[in-house]
Amino acid sequence: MSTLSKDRLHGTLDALVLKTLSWGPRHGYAIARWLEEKTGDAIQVEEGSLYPALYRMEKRGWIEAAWGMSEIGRKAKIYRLTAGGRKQLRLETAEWTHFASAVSRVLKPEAGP
Amino acid sequence: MSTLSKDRLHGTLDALVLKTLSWGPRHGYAIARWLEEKTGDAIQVEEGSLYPALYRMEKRGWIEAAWGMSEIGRKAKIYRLTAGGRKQLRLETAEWTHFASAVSRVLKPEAGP
DNA sequence: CGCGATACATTGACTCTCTAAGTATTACCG
DNA sequence: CGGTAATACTTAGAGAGTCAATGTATCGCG
Repeated sequence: MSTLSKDRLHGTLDALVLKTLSWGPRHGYAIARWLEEKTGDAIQVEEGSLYPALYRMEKRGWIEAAWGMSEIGRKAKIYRLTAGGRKQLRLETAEWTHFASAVSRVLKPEAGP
Repeated sequence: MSTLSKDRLHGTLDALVLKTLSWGPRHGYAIARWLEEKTGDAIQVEEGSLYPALYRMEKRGWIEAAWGMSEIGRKAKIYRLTAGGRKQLRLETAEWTHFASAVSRVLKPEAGP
C-alpha cells in the first residue's frame, strides 16, 4: 500500500538473472544472493519475484533446470543458460542499454528542453 | 499477449514526465511528443499510460492542472510542477541513477562473477 | 538430544502500471 | 464539405512485482 518506488526491477529481472547464469549454472537462492552482493543491495531480489521469473524463463526455453546439490550439500534446483537464453540476454542487454541511455539523457541535470 | 519490446517504462514514466514539466507547463499530448522526439522514439509514451499517470501524480500533489490553450489555440489541459513534484523528481532521479548504474554494472560485458 | 536458525523452494493473494484499442471533440485544410 | 490532426479520456486486460506464509532438510549449539 505504499507505492514505495520499488517496482524498479520491472522488466529488468530477466536480464539480470540471465547474466548471472552466464557465468555458469547456479541455483535460485544463489542467484539472488549474488545479485544482491554484487550490487551492494542496490538490487534486491525477492524470492516471490525470482522463482516465478525462473519458471517463465524455463518455459520460454531460456534456461534449463535440474535437481542437484548446492555447494554446501543441500538439495537445490540448478539452472543453466541455454543457447536461446544467451540470445535473449544479448537482446535484452541491448534494449536495456538503449532505453537506459535515453532515460539518462532526459533526466540528466542540464538537458534543456 | 505478446512479449513485445516491453514494459520497460514501468516505474520510470513518472520521473520522465516530472522532468519534462520541470522546463515549464505543458499539456499531456505535448509531454508525450516531447519525450518521443527528445529520445528519438527510444521512449514511446502511450496515451493510455500517460493520462492515468498524470491523474495519479495530480492526486499525489506532484503536479497541478488547469484548462487552457495549446500553442496552436486548442483546448488543452495544462500541467505544471508543484514544489512537491520537484522534490519527487529529485528523489526519483537519484533512485534511477543508483538503480541504473547497478544494473549496468551487472550487465556490462566483462564483469566477472 | 532437541530446537532454533539457515538454506532453499513454492505458492497465493494482491497491486500497480503498462499496453491496446476504442471513443469524443474541435479545428484546420484542401 | 469531409478528412485528418490535435487533444483528452476510458476501459479491458495482462504481466510482473511485492509481501507473506508454508514446507522441508540440515546444521550447529546449548
